[in-house]
Amino acid sequence: MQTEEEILKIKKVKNTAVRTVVLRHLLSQEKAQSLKDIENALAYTDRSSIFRTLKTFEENKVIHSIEDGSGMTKYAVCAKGCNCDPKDLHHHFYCTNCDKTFCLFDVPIPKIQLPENFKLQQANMVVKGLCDNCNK
Amino acid sequence: MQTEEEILKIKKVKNTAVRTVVLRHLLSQEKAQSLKDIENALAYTDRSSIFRTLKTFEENKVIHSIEDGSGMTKYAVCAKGCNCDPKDLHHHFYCTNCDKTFCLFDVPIPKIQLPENFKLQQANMVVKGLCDNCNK
DNA sequence: CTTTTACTGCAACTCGATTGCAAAGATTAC
DNA sequence: GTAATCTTTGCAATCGAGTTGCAGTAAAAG
Repeated sequence: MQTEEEILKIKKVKNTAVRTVVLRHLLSQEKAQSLKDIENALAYTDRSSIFRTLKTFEENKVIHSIEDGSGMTKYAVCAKGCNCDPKDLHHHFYCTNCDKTFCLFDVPIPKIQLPENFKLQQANMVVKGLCDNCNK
Repeated sequence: MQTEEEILKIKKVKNTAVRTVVLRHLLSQEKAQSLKDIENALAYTDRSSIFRTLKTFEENKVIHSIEDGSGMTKYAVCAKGCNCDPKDLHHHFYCTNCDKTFCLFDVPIPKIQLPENFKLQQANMVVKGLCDNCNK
């Protein structure tokens, strides 16, 4: 496991206090985190600082963003070797009743054939419906 | 081609002035429309009336909503026989540079195998990147 | 015709995301 | 080492899509 400092060094992002705690929090969580999640976890760090930190991380491929159907963009640390390609990701299921998000590891990511000269940056499938608990 | 009145009758939605013009506008457009698009097109109809009309239409399967990566929910009239199933839909490509959305008719919708007792309501894949014009 | 229910328009509000600005901190030039 | 410059941070304010409360109007039911 790499430390926050090592990751930032590799990704050529200057280390600062805010960046360290944001990255540490993301690393410590199993699930992708929204800006609000991070804000709540880091009570003494300003929202806009976290926001700008996330943008910086994303630009430098320290993290990638996910739209999981909840309406809030979520962020997760890129795995080693992650190119933020669709193949590196998985889909999400959002329960419209209880607002929980589930990771769908079993649904294959389709091959995406884009028109000529289009460049793929990210792909994201959100499936919505009712989870087992709400589907009664 | 069905008239607005016929569609509303079939879907058992009471016909009103606002509903007619909103549906007429949606039918007249090639691309899915956002609330804002509709608001701009119908200068004298209130935003919240359009909003509630869209909700009513969606509940009664007159239209379905689409998340195309632009950040705004878009709406399109259901085709005849549309069950709003994933198979009835297509994916979208959102250009992060020029903010245009393209329909991806050629990308197959994957079979979605949900966990036991989960109920699918909608599925939506958004692909982001650069369109041919911006990828230079 | 009267009562009840549904629809509409306006204004206000929510909430996530984003920005302007000034202060603080870090880096570079001299 | 100190001044000038650039970057990061915190605060407050703003944006914009979506949503709601409320009162007036229109339509349906009795």
